[in-house]
Amino acid sequence: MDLAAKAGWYYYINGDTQDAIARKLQVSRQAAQRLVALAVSEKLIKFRLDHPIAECVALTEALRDRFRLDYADVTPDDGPDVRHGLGVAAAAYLEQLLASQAPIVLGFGTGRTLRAAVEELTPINRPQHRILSLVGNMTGDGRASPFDVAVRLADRTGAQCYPMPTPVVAGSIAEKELLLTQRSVETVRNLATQAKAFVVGVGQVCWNAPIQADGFLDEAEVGELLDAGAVGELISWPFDADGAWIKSGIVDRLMGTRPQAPPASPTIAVAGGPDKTQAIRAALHGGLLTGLITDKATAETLLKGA
Amino acid sequence: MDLAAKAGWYYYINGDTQDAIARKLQVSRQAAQRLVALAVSEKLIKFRLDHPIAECVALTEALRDRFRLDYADVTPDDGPDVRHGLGVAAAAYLEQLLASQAPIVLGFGTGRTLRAAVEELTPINRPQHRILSLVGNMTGDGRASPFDVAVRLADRTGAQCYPMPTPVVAGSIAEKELLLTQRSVETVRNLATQAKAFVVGVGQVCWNAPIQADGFLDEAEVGELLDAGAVGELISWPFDADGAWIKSGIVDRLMGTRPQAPPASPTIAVAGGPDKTQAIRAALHGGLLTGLITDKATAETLLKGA
DNA sequence: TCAGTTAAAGGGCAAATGCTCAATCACAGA
DNA sequence: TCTGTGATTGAGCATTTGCCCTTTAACTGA
Repeated sequence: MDLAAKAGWYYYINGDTQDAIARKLQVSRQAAQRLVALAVSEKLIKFRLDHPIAECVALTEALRDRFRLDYADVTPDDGPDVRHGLGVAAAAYLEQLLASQAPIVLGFGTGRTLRAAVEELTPINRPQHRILSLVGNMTGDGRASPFDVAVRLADRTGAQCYPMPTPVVAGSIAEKELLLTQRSVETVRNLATQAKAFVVGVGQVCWNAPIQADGFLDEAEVGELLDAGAVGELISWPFDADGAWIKSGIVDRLMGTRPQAPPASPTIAVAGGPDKTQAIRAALHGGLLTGLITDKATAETLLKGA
Repeated sequence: MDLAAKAGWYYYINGDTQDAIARKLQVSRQAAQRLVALAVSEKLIKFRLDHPIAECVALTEALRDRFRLDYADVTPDDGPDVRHGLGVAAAAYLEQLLASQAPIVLGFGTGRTLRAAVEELTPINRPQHRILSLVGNMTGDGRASPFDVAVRLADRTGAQCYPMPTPVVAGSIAEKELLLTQRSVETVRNLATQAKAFVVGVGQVCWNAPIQADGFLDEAEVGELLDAGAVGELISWPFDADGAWIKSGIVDRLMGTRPQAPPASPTIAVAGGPDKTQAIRAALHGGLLTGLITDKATAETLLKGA
């Protein structure tokens, strides 16, 4: 034990190689290796990371484990504006994706958080990529959504943009059928199957949720979803507290393609804040996501309740 | 920097390979390696050994007995970089001092070893404490010493800092008198009498000793001290081989207050290495110290020769 | 705009490390 | 004394890590 402590000191504090330690301690190289390992496993030597990020990394790891995610990131939430912090983190992730020289297809949801992420992007020229809207970007009355992400992102990167120039939800099944015959709608829905990744928000479904306030759904429609047990939505597709897709008249009129569960392509959600916690938890439970970028407080709540 | 902290966390605390870290952080394997190295070199990640090593404990006891010390610590250090090991041990001691909730006054010397100790310190917020420079922290030509410890320590702890904004040694007695009338100099000298502890280095006095190389003394001054029998210095005050203060023209121009012998407050020296052994031995003989943090090799030499 | 300079990224390789496994050793019980 | 049991050791090998060096990107000043 004494030897192990010494070996630990030499290795971690003095910076010796295990070979050098073996010589100093007059043991074989392998024995030195075992001693160093022992010092660590017996906690004779302690590692400390003195950095505010340490806690976030721990949460990141916990999220990844608990919800079997491929990618996770937790932002330290200092400051009142959660969305800004998330935006920066999401922008960093997006930059990774966009850095690819080979042409890729990326699908995007909508929302304020994603919009913030795009605003944080450092300008980069990537005309080879294709950016898709996964959600209709018109409100019911024909206005373009101010939170459409694909157009803005394509604008900033010079990428080719494939918006979905329809409402989120068609007025009727007949209207949906009609819209589906449009060349542009067909194209974007086809391209979605080739997407390298989907970057989406998570919306809560409740009275006066953004999806209603922004005019994508009216009061009756929100009521219908709530009656069916919806707690959240992913690129407009509503799900219940277990993350199972809701069956309802509305979903038959949704213009986007439904995400697969489990996802066929990496599906990264950018979402945080107390209002969204329940929806995020449900989406995670349902295995609808492969990645999550969230803030520290939300991560803690997700892990506590789960 | 954030990334480096994350990498350090994953590598040392989570035990991931650099490959796994690269995947999690979405960077190349080499980049992950650099990040881990950076986390270590920037001291984001710290190592602490929590185990008394028998051999060193014996030396510690022997030192304490032989030189009537209140505190002693011996590091197992054996490599070329004695300073780093001493720094870790000294940092552990400092953390203990700083942990005090009650406001305390701490006096500090200068030097590379102490500086290393401060760099090893875990950030801790202690605005209630007061940190003093016991030595002028300007070189002769008005530059700030890069090895000033008080400022850096106060910076890391949020403590109130009282530097001594003068050269180590005034150009003349008249200049010293003038400087002593400065409010800041007066304050720091007064506070020194209330110090809970002094943490100091031990400097050797010889040709090209740090005290000369760093521009605190010129060649003529070093010569004068050597002629007077100086072998070492404690917060700039030179002493001979028996640890008795040197009388010389220079000492009348020193800006710091002379340490009392025996010390009125706990006076802990952090020093080691073959070059300094003679100076340390002299300081111990003269009873100038109440504590010593040194390395194994130095401790052995001190005990053998004494 | 473009050449010159500097920093960063990645390929590749040698050194360091971790791990498996067969050989050896210590020891208890017949 | 012999033998079985289990722990310990070090050889050998696969993986991981550190580092050099070339390539690439970014930036600066004319």
